[in-house]
Amino acid sequence: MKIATWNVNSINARIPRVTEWLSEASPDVALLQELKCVDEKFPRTEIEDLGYNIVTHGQKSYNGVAILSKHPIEDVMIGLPGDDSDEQARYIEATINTVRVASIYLPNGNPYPGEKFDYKIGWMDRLIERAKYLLTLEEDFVLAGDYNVCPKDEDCYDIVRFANDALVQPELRDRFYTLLNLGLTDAFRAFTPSGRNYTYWDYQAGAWQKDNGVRIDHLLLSPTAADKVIKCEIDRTPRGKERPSDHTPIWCELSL
DNA sequence: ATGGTTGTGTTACAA
Repeated sequence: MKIATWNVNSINARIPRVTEWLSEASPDVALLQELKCVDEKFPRTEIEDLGYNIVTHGQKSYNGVAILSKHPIEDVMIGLPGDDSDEQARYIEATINTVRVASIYLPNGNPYPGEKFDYKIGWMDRLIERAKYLLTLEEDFVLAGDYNVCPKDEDCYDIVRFANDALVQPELRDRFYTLLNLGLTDAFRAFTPSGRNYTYWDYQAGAWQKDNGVRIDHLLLSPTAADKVIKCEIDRTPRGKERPSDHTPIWCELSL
C-alpha cells in the first residue's frame, strides 16, 4: 500500500497539479496539508472522479488537512486531542486497510521566539501524547505530513542562514527525537540514512533552481509498520511544474 | 541586497 503526503499550499489553487500527480503516482492513500479552504469549498468531484474517497478537516484561508484513499476510510478522528481551545485545522486521523494514518500540519512556529513558537511546542507535545497512545494499540500506523522540523543540520541547505528559524530549533528537534525514541521510524532515513534530500523550497530567490531546500515533510512509522516498509522516496517531479506548491510529495510503500 | 514569491482575500498576514 502506497502512502503519500503532500503540503499542497491551497487545494483549489493546486487542483491541476494534484489531479495529475494522483493519476501518475497513483498512491493508495494521499495525506494532504494546507488546503486553505473550508470543507464546502474542497474540490471533491475532481478527486472522486479519480477513484478516491475523501475526508477533510478544513478551515477558511489557513491550514486544513485531508485524507484521500482508494480504499474505504474508517473511524475518522478530527483534530489532535489535548487542547479543546485549539481551533486550527491541523490534524485528521483514520483507518485504511487496518493501517491507522494521520495527516499532520504542524505549526510553522515563526517568528522565533514568540507565541507562535510556543504554540508549536505545545502542539508537538500533544502529538507525542497521541503517539504514545497509538503505540499502546500495537498496530500499524503512519503519522505523516508537514512537521515543519528539520531533524538535523543536513536537512537544511544553509544552517547558518536558518539559525534563528523555528524549523531548526533544538526544542523541536528534541521532540522529534522523542517520537523516534518512542519507537517510531523516520521512513525516509530508513532507506537514505544521510544526505541532502529536501521536500520544501521557498518560492523566492530561485530556491528550487539552486536546490536551496529543507527536509520538513516526514512519514513516521509505528514499529509494526516499519517492519513492513519496503520503499520511501521524495517525488521531486511536482515541484518542477507550472504553478507548483512550495512542497513536493514524499511517499512510502508498505507490504501488507 | 535586511532583498525575493505565492496564496487568501482584501490590501495584511502567513508561509
